[in-house]
Amino acid sequence: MLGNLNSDRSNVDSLNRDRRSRRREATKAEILDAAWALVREHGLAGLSLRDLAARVGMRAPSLYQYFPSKHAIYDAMFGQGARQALAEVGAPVGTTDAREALLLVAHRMFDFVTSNPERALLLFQRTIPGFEPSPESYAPAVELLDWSRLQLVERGLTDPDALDLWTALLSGLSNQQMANDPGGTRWARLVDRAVGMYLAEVGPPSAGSRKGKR
Amino acid sequence: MLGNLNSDRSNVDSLNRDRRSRRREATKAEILDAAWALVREHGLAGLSLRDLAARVGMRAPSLYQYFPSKHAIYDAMFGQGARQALAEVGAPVGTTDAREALLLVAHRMFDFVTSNPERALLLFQRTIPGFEPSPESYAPAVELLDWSRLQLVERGLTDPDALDLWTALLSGLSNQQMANDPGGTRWARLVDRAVGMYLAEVGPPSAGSRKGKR
DNA sequence: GTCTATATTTGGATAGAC
DNA sequence: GTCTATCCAAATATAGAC
Repeated sequence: MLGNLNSDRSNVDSLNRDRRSRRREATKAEILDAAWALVREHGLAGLSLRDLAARVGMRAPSLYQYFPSKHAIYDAMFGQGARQALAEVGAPVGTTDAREALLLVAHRMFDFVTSNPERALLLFQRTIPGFEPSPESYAPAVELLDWSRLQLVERGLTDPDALDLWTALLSGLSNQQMANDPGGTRWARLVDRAVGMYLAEVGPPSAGSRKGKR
Repeated sequence: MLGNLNSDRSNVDSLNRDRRSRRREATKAEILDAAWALVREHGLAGLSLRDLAARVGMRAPSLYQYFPSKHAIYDAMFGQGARQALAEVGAPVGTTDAREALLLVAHRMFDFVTSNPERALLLFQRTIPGFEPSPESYAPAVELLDWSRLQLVERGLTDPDALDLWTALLSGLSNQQMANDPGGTRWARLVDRAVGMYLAEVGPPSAGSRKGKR
């Protein structure tokens, strides 16, 4: 009897813990969503805990039940952004043709950056004063870079400088788009041409996956 | 007699006005120098009027004798930076060979950006909340872009997209250098190669100024 | 778990004495 | 022309009531 009672109690407690834990995670997610919205409106540096709390129907101090500091919020946002980048850009590429594969990846990356400039700023530039992402949050970003390197190598682009040239080209196109023609297509139109230019430089003279196959 | 007296007085007044005006300009220049130093240390957004005043041996309110607001200081810095860019990057190019000319300009631009990242951030990105440069401060930046276009056209690169691709390539290289290897040479080493790649794409098939001459 | 109240800091900007 | 004193606003963060 006592055993049963204790066991029942334990079960209930355990379920309650689960439920509360889930609720807590849901609230954290809601806070992060609101943070992204505010950051898009007022810029990365313009994020304030007052505004953030107000947007989720709280007062500022209550946020500290979910994140120990403002930097922790930035860190969680960085982690989210890095995982999104890995998921969206680093998704499987169903082609072995080098040109098609690079075009696909280039457009994914370009779209990822320009569709959310503040996210790209948080991930790829150092703009917030004292903020350094934690290793956990940073990990997916490293993974994406490794994945990109692998993509190039798999297409026969084994030149060690090829990846650096590739990232420079892509970041240049997307940054110019964001800074000088936000919402437009002035540099978006040049992505295909840039990939062709790149392939002519680092790729096998006659494009495609021929080099690796024959 | 009275006429002479008045004339003498006018001369003295005029000279004093000149001297004071020059002194005032010198102080403004000193303030801007200090502002650049602080911005290099603490970042663009980290500039505070208290710190700035302290560095030139003043208290914060005294700065308002020289600049009507903090934004006015940013604007003056923007103007300085833009004029420096025009002077350093847009200096005469003593060659008609397309490859050599583009290499020269590319290295000038790369060096300009990486030698003072905060300046480049102020000029080429929109990172300070409410700040928009005044038309006067902005003018040299426009002039530099026009100059760059002219350089390309003079070398036979009349493709209207050529300039956009050029700025994307250069900004990408220098941004990657700043963000991922500050002070290093990881992307600096790739400038020559990038220019070659670019010329192969937009230039006349066989480089040089041949196309324009024969 | 959320709140009020508050500590603390820091910023830009102004008034008025000297 | 520079100062002291101050205003005002906004920010992060903490203490403690409920």
